[in-house]
Amino acid sequence: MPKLTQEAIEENKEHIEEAAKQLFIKHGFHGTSMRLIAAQADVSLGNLYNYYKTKEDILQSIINKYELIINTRLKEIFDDIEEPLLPDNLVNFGKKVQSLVEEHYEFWLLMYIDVLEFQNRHCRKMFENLAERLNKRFYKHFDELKENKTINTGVDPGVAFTVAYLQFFNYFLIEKLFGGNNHLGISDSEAIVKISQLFSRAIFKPNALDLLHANNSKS
Amino acid sequence: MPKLTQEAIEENKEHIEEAAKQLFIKHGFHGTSMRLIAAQADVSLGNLYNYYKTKEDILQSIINKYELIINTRLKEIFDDIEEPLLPDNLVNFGKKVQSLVEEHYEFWLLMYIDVLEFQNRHCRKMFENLAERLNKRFYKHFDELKENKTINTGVDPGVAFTVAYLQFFNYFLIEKLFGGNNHLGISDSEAIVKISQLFSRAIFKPNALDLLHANNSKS
DNA sequence: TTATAAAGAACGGACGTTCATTTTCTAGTT
DNA sequence: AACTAGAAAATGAACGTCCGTTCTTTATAA
Repeated sequence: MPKLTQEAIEENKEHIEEAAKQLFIKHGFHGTSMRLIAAQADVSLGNLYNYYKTKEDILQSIINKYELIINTRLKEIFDDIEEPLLPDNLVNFGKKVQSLVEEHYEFWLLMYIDVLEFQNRHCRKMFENLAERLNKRFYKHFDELKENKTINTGVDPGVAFTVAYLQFFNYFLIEKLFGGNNHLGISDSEAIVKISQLFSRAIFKPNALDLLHANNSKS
Repeated sequence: MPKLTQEAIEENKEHIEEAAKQLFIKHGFHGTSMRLIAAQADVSLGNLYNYYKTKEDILQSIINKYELIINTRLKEIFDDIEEPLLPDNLVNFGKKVQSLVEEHYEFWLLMYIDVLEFQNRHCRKMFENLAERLNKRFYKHFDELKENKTINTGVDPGVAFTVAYLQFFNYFLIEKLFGGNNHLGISDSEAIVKISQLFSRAIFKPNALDLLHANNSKS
């Protein structure tokens, strides 16, 4: 047999990893056997080892690729919004986080596997210096808010946005994975609005908020 | 050997479960073997089956007991604070959540096991109707705030407190389990203050907040 | 023809659980 | 006070299965 093209190899790996992912999130890492992965991927047991050195290599590869997907999605979301702290944009951001969590909830299950079985070795970089990184991404918007004096004294927009960001993720993860169905006692879309409202009130001075609302109802 | 007293049985189980818990949270459920549990608990392999029908029974028992501990601690915290939305009390509440998470982070690891292997079957009741239950617990305080008109229009104190509650938990879980060391870019105690500040601003009308601060600096 | 991919048998060991055996301690009898 | 019978607890070897990985063999296609 001639050497497979890099593309073909990548395709085959994709196929194997999709099968492995489904099993990992259902039975955990140690609860999933190489035989099961081989069967689910319709590949022989031995052949798995032509693509991966060990079982952990498979998990590693899945997480690496998934991280890329998530980070790309996040970047898209951020690029779409640009000024995330404005009340309406916060609502929009919440909706986008909802889609992200619902489409890719499997990633967070993988992260829980990582937390449990590897002390989050593979995923921990997603949380390191989170506020700083968000600050860097949005420094223009945040600096503008600070100069405008539209935000409350003592409020760091970077910290505030990071908190809001985590709040949305946490809300939808609880809804999707932890079985809290409408745990705030209101629908998801109402929850987004309420949470956004809380953060808007927390961040903006009352008169600035009134102004924003006036502008909004005009348009 | 004569029959052990119920108390002695309970003590032995406690001992076994402590060992099993340490292993489960380190290697996951399937990553932990009965032999390892036996060794860690200094008990023979066979004897484990005098106390538990299966390995899953051990996990079940651990989670059941831990749930009781957490709920008791939460009740204590709530009884200690009574009016959790007042700014100073919110800071206090945050500190207590910090202690709770740091002392019992193992429980949340067990919950992730439950999420992964049992769709959170054992723990999901902790999130069901969360806001409603907190509302019931604090209806007096919340109703008073509503009547006083000290809170912003459109803010439901029950929802606001539930969001703050989850925010604190989430913050410390990220710090403890997900490897975000000071992920907000500030120390834990600063984070508590900042988050509390955000929620205070979100909930209370500005003049009410000024009044609360004035009262506070007087005392 | 030949390098390589795919296959699955084979290996050594570990798994959850069972079971025959031994140890332990109380209660009743000397 | 010493002894003993017996029930329950504790033990670890044994069972059958499955594990991750390796290795030999076969199939494939330029």
